[in-house]
Formats: sequence, C-alpha cells, structure tokens
Amino acid sequence: MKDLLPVIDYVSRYVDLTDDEKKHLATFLKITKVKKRQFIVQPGFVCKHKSYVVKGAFRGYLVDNEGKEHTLSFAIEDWWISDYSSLIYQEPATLFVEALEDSVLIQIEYEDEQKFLREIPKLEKFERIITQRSLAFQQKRLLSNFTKTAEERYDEFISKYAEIAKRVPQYALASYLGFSTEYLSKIRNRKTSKS
Amino acid sequence: MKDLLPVIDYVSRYVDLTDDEKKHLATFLKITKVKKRQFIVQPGFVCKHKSYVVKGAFRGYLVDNEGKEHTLSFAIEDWWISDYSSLIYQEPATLFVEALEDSVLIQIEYEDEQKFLREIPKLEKFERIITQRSLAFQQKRLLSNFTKTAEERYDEFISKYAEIAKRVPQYALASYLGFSTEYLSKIRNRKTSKS
DNA sequence: CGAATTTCCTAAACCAGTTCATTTTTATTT
DNA sequence: AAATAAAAATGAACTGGTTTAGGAAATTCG
Repeated sequence: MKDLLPVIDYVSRYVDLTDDEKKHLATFLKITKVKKRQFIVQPGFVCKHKSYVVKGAFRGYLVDNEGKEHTLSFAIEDWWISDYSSLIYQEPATLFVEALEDSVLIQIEYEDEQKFLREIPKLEKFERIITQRSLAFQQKRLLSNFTKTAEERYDEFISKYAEIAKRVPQYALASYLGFSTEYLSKIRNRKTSKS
Repeated sequence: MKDLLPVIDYVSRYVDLTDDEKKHLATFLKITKVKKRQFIVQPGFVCKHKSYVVKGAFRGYLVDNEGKEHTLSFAIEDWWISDYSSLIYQEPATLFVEALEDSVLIQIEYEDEQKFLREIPKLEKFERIITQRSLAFQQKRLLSNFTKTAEERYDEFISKYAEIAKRVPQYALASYLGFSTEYLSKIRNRKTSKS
C-alpha cells in the first residue's frame, strides 16, 4: 500500500476519498518496473493500462509510413502516459510508449478501471477533470503548432519544461516540437553564437 | 421541453436517465438563436456556455499576433462548441466562436452544469466519455498535422467531413488544416486539372 | 577498459508552403 | 439591379524548414 500512495495522493488532489475508498482503490493498482528502451505499449497490441510514472521518463511516439518518428507525449515523475485512443476504445495501439530511463510505474488495468468507476462513482469526477485538462493542454499545443515558428516552440518548451528538456534525447524533443533534429541543431547553434 | 429534446437524446446515448432526471436536466437548458457572423464567444470575455448546435454552423478560431486566423474547430448539427479552456478554467477566452450561418443552439451555462453534475452524478460519466472522445480526436488531428502533407490533410478532411467542407468558407477550411488559402486554391487547381 | 552503438552536429542543395500584389467570382445589401 | 463587400483564384518571388551525406561526441555494455 505504501508504494501505491503516489497515485492515491494524486487522485486526492481532485476528489475527497474516505480511507475505505482509498484502500479499495489501492487494490486495483500495481507496481511495474521497466528498463530503459523497454516498450510498455506497441502498435498492433491493445493498450491495457494507464500508467503513472513514479520514477523515470517515457515517450509516446508514432512511426509514419516513411519511417519517421513523431513524439506525441512525454512523461516524467507524477505524469500519466498511455495510448489514449487505444485505451478508451480498446482497439490496437498506433503508438509506441518507450522508457527513456530505468523506470517505476503504477498501473491501472482498463477492466479494473471500468469496475472501480462503477464502484466508486466519485472517481468519475476525477477522470472527467483530468481528461478535461489534457484536452485543454492538447488544444494549446495544436494552437502553438499553428501560430508559432519552430524556434518559438523550442523556446516555449525549454522555459515551461526545462526538466523534461534536460532528460530526453534531442531527436525526441525535435520530433515532439514537429521539426527535424538537424533543424534543432541549427536553432541551438543560432542561440549559442548570439550569446 | 420538446425543443430541448435533441440534447436530452444526445446525453441518453451515453447514460440512462430516468424521466425525472431528464426533466431535471431540461430545466438547465436554454434555446438561443444567432444570426450569421454573430459571435457567441469572444477573446477577453469568460466563456459562459457550452453550446449544442440544433441548426446551423459555427467556427472557433484564434487570431494570432500577426493578425492571422487559425481555426480550431467547426460545429454543425448535433455537435458541441465552445472555448474549452476558457470554459473549464473560467478564464478569459482566447477564441472567437462565430456563426457561419443563421443558427439555433441549445446552451448550458457553466454554473448550472456544475450544479447538475452534483445533483445527477450520472452525468459525470457522460462528461467523462465525451471529453475522452474529444481528446482522442484531438490527438489524431495533431498526428495528422505532423505526419501528412497539406494535400493529404485536405483529402482526408474532404472524405471524412464532406458535409462540413461543403458548408464552410474555404479560408476557414484552410486555416483549420493549417495552411494558407492561396495554397488551398493551388491544391484544388491541381485536382481539377488532373481529372 | 575498449569496441560498438547511439546520439549529436554541420553544411549545402532543395522543396513544400508562404507572401505579396492583383484580378475574378460570388454573396450581400440597398 | 446596381453597388458594395466578401471570398476565391492566380502567378511570381521568396523562405522556413527538410534532406542527404558526412563526421564527431557521448553512452552503453561485454
């Protein structure tokens, strides 16, 4: 139970749970350890879990027809990650979700989640709120892609998510921001020569 | 009540409501008529409603620093529209939401929604599900922007949303797909000269 | 440790999509 | 039906970001 506290606490930020409810919720959680470069989601397989990062770093990405990678999301400590589409529709994933470091996760299985949403209706509210926030976040990202240049998006990311930028490889960052690694080098070069 | 049925039916697709609950929900809904070119959301003002389109067409867009427009969403009959960020955080909107035709809406006020979510907890589930679906949709759109060329995105949109493509102005469609109107003309030209 | 693999950087040619300036077509209003 | 405004088209010059191809660092792992 003690190891599962991070998720219990996370949920408690959004809804008040009784001790019984916390214990009940805990029975649905399980700890998973993964090594660097290991996949927790792969295209073709239905995504079975929603994962909370206790320790480590992850990256969710798609490989397109030309073999190019496009990063959809990162997750470090206290973030969640999965192939959202695959999870909610329980259809084969299109994304890879890969550990960028040796990591520790707390996972919730899809079927279990459906079960406890029925048993603890309060958690519906939790789900609704965090989904709404993800949606608002995604909307901002889409707009940022439309309205800003590559360099502006880079600057924005560095200032908002310095910690993530430090920990993930640069090709991953470039593919998250929507441009090539070569161009990222160019940007960085421009900056260091300026200052 | 009869005029409000479209929304009651919409909600009923996702959760089972008793007749009493339906009546209760109906008390929170109101019909609004708007003329073409009228705004239902404007930057600087807090977005107060979530709107369901009974009749007509809308477009949600942002105007960036250079004065360029970027369309985030369209809505025709049986779709919802609002400035989602502004609504859930109750902070000033960044988007315009404008009627593209004379239209009829059913609106839910923010405070009322908070109230009925408390009074009819079943509706939390409804909210969760539709928000999850919007999120999955947005994710696909982001990926499509990353992985596909302008022309591919155009083709995809035409085949998935023929009805919308027919009804909205082309500059709106171009700014939704993330390129200039001039380029959209070019694409269309390429197509007609081919066939 | 040392070899292999992964990651990062550089530079020149190139192209998808933009910008600018002007014209034609289509809606809207009186 | 004319007048005006809004939307769509066209073409030439341009640019932000890609591609290709190479070499230099940095990690990983036996």
